[in-house]
Amino acid sequence: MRIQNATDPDLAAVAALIGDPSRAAIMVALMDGRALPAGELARRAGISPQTASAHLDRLFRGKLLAVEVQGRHHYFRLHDERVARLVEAMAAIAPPPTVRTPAQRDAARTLRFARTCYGHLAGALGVALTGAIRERGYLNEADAAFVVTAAGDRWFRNFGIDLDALRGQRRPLTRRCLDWSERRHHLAGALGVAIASRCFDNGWIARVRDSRAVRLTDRGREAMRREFALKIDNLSISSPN
Amino acid sequence: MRIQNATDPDLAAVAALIGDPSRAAIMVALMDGRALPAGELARRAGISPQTASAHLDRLFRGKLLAVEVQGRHHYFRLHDERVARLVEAMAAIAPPPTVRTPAQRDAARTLRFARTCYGHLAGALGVALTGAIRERGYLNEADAAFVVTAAGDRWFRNFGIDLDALRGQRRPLTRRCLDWSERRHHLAGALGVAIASRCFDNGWIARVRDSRAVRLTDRGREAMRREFALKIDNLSISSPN
DNA sequence: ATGTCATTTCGACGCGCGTCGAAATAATTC
DNA sequence: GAATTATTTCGACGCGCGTCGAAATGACAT
Repeated sequence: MRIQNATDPDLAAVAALIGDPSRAAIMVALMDGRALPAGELARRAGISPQTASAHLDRLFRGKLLAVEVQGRHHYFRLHDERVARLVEAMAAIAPPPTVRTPAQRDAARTLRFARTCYGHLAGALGVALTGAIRERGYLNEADAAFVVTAAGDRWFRNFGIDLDALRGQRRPLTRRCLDWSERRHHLAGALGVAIASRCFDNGWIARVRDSRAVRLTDRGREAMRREFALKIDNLSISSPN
Repeated sequence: MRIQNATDPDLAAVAALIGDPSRAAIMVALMDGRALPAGELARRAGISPQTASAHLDRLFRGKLLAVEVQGRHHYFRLHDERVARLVEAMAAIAPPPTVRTPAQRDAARTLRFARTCYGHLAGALGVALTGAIRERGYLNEADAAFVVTAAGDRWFRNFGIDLDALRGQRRPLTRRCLDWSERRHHLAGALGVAIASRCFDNGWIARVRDSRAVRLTDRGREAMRREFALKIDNLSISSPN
């Protein structure tokens, strides 16, 4: 059928935008919430700048991306949190990556270990950290949400997070995000972003260049053991239970 | 690019399935969680049975749909709750329906007023009912989730809902679902489905044939006023505040 | 058995769209 | 002003895929 039924939202319009492999690669590259210039996105998607330009224009007009022009650079990012959630939901049921080369295997491992997802920590480290925080009684999982406990309230403040400021934001303090590589939930929302920020500030984690992946620094490894009883060896994590 | 990067899930594979208007129409028709036969889905999507057959096969192999064969009928439904959430997330940012004919306008109104969404109530009625339940102190919105209060615990039991049985299920007791027509959250999850069921059983609401839409019966209108202080006139709802 | 109904398979058509080369525009640098 | 870099516009190519007609398969009824 050509014309849509006109009683329901036009799902196909949105889905078709992400349904092209090149555009999907662009969305994935922006999944961590940062803004990237058009040329960089072309490189990541493995297409020419002209082709990327056309794709970015369509994604922008479809309201999936926002653009910020700085001189001759055009920085694109996911339009809003609803788009991020759509990408999350899609990643949760999409076919897992199929490794082809040894280099890809390493890259995939690094990405599964730790990465950022719309500003918060994801991957094995994100899930483990969420688990450790829950184990220590700072966070409860009630129904389909994470709730900060009284003990958590004190601990997060001591960790340098201003919970009151976070609660004042429009976005929720906590959110569950389904981790596509671990197939379990990790902590997202304003608190998740604040925790990731503190980890960056403390020098516990650092971005891997040209990637959404994050690596644990030596100081970070030590901190994870000290603060959360997480023993991390290379890319494998073991917790006490 | 032809080959995917192989470090990330294959978003395009999933998105391309929903990216075709006919397949999107099929997904929308199944959005309420019921199972429909192939022929009916062809009719709803406005395509021939052969074409629908090909589409349904692709959606099935892509794990977006599940199929149940009963004699010569093939009943299709959304594969699981993750798919339902993907469709929800997509509907929340998809272009709203554009009305073309007077008949479509009526159908759109009916659908916006009340419908089922993976088993629970959605539309203006779903949002209003959720609001009323919160107003009466049976439900709290904490962080990004709904929590049943002690008063709610009593009231839901009195309403004929076995909360303990619902808590034992794998799916969450409560869930927020973003209503695409109201652009606000309504109550979903096991409790949301149970409430809708009670409303059907009580004869308060009834399905509109050949549609996901739901209409309020006379008894239902009376009950909404009596139980929830919701004054409903034709398709417009007014609450005390 | 025969006819009907639901669904699938096969084959062929046609168009939409992702692709890149070439060139234009625009901002930055020297 | 000239050279470099980032991005866009235009044009043309080619292939993937959604479409339906025709026919086959399979289940049910009488």
